[in-house]
Amino acid sequence: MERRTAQRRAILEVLEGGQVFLSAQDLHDRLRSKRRSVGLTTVYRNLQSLVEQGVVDVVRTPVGESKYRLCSKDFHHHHLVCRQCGVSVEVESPEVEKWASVIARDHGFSDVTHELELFGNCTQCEDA
Amino acid sequence: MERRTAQRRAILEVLEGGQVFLSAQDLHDRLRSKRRSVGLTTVYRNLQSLVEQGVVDVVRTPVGESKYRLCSKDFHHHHLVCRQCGVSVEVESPEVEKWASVIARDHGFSDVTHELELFGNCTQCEDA
DNA sequence: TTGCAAGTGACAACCATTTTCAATAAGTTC
DNA sequence: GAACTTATTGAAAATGGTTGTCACTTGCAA
Repeated sequence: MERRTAQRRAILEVLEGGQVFLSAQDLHDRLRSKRRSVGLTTVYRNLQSLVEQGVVDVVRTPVGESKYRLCSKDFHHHHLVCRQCGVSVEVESPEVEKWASVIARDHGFSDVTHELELFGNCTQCEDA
Repeated sequence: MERRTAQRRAILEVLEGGQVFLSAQDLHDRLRSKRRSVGLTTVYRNLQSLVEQGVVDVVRTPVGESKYRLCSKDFHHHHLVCRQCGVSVEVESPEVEKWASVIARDHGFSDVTHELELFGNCTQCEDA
């Protein structure tokens, strides 16, 4: 059963702040600086369940850490993420989806999924 | 300077075996079972330098581990990888590349790269 | 108010990868 | 070949993100 706890609320509150990808650690830090400290373990657990519920998106950065943000689109999409600050845009691409399924069929692979993320520097960070 | 060592040769020999993505650990195991044991650290170091040389491709699986294989194409491409056995096909997609650069420009992001991998089950594994 | 399962969090455990550093060996140079 | 320089190796320890453990707390239904 899903209970409404203070921690979960605090976490969601931070996530609602903006369309920025944050690592679990980032989130933990922000919570502490807002005097709403939540255990790191709890942060991880809640993020995980939010991901399962489809409320939060994850990307694995090239460095290998997971970053999270609320997702506004409830259908399949990808992200263009700023390498520096984490700001992101949700993007979609019917042509990529189509291409992927054709490739899958051509090679006889079944149950094919794909991971696609774009990384770059946003105008803000580029200027700085 | 690049020296030709027995270890490096042994590693390449295993990689030349097929178009299968192997983790550093997999490689280490295969070497040991062939009685050509190479330290795990050395495996990592060689894989890393092979990647830098563009001789080997890497994919990060959804689970978060890196897998390696020799690449035959020397230009930008992606992979369709079997989740079970690691067999893979190198694929390319001009349309995806084009799409990515348009998205990048539209949002004012610079120096945009993308990560795209397809995961599925190959016919072999599907039948088994 | 009570009971109890869901949730929390400090800490330990994991696990892939990297660093450290002393020992080894490739490829000169004499 | 012998001596030498320096890249390379590898065992062990360190790192760092993430997950497991378990006693304690708390939401909430009865």
